[in-house]
Amino acid sequence: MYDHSCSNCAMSEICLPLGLDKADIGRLEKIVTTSAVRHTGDNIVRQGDAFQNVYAVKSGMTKSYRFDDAGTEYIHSFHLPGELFGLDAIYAKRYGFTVEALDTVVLCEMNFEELQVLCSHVPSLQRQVFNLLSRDLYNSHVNPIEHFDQTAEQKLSGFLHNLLSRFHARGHVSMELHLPMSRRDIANHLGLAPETISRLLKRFQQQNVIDIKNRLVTIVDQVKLESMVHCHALEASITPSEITRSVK
Amino acid sequence: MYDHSCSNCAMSEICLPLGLDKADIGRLEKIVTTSAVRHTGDNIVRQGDAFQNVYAVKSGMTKSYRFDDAGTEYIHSFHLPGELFGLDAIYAKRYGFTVEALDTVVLCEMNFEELQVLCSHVPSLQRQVFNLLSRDLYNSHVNPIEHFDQTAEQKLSGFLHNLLSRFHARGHVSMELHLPMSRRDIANHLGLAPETISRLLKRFQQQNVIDIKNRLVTIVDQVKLESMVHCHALEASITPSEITRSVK
DNA sequence: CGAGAGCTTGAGAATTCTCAAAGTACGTGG
DNA sequence: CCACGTACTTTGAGAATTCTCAAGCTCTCG
Repeated sequence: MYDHSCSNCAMSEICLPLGLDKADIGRLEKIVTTSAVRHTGDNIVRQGDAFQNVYAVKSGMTKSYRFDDAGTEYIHSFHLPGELFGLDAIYAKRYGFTVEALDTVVLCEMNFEELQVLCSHVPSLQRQVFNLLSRDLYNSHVNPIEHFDQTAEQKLSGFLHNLLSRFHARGHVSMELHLPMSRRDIANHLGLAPETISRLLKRFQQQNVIDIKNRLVTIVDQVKLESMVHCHALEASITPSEITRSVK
Repeated sequence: MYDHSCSNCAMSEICLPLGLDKADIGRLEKIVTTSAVRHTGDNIVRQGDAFQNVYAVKSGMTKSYRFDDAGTEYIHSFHLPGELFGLDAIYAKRYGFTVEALDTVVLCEMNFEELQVLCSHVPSLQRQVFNLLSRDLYNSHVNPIEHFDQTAEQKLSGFLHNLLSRFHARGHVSMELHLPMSRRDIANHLGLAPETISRLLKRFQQQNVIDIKNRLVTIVDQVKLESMVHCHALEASITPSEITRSVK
């Protein structure tokens, strides 16, 4: 399963990693509630609820989704250990997404109003919150781009590559990805049909890029996976349709 | 063309609309350079340049785009009068996108470092910057969703509807949209082929939803346009393929 | 007025979707 | 501990949308 070692660190290190002095860290820790545990299917926040807290995932995984005016569901993102959610609700004062635990999740919870007051007394904390907001903004500007790429192959390979990068960025080294969400969730998130996800995962396995055991995906050939994200690199090699044919 | 009336307001009203007292507004105005004018094709910032300023568009329109590692171009957004750009570069310390003037553009320019210092002395300004960051984050989480919707019709109708809303939000009342960008730009932005944009615009016109005169689009039936964004509403009416057939 | 970029239109090709059905995994209750 | 039901996943075949390529047209700007 997951590496739960980070549940031993001070939550301030997870939530707001920064060189604050001890007094400031103490003040910060006062406004942080640690060790909120949620289980599969639990809602952490709900779309439309009044905004109050910002959250960091300490272990486990969550998904955030919303229903638009026409009642269509959109799965916007999955949150991994070390990642924050809720910052997009500061302005609207309501959560725009329901965030649900996909497995057993440990959270750290911060009251944003108190955080904001603390920021106005601690300039380096203010800077850090600006940075966190900007980082999220940068990521949603640059990464969603992957999902436009074009082909379903690029979307799914980009998705797997992105998840692996994020795990590795948090110090994990394994090539195993446990995906607690359903194929339907992945499909919705990428704007594809669930059947397409099934077929692609199968093909990736046949191409020796990944290994699938239900919801456990092992990255076998990271280089090949990366080359699939930017399709140009595949020109000289076998095309998807050729693979399909040779398999038949 | 555009309504240039807002170039007469204090730039602080455009950039950071908020109830600051006069002294604070004076300090804010000191860090704002007004009336930077750029012309069609000029780059305002370039992808990879060191981050320094945050910008607000006072009149005209800009597009922001980036090239990924494989050299593929992605047009991320178009900025309308009253809108900000550059906030996503705070964390990375470099601009992630090149921002280019699509016509004659008047800008207001703020040094972010100075803004940040001022924020730590003026709590209400700090709040305002948090709000602006969060608003952008919310918009990129909620709106890009439109682009996943599914059909090309939904993407393009969503794009037109979104532009119209943003113009109206800034006090414009006209149903005319001057689109200074090329069909290719729109296509790239929506992840479609330029030919598809042509064909769809033509069909929208035949359905009496819009009127096209080169790059000037007039929204004829806003209600019908909105219903196209959420495709379900069209079930009872004519389907796209029926239209195409009847036209032939 | 002419050149070039941008736009439109057509026809065929390719990817992805939809619908349908069979297979598999997991949790509950006997 | 096993059986069953439900939800999830996989697989297949045909349908639909969108893309690609190609050619002609139009607008703009020098």
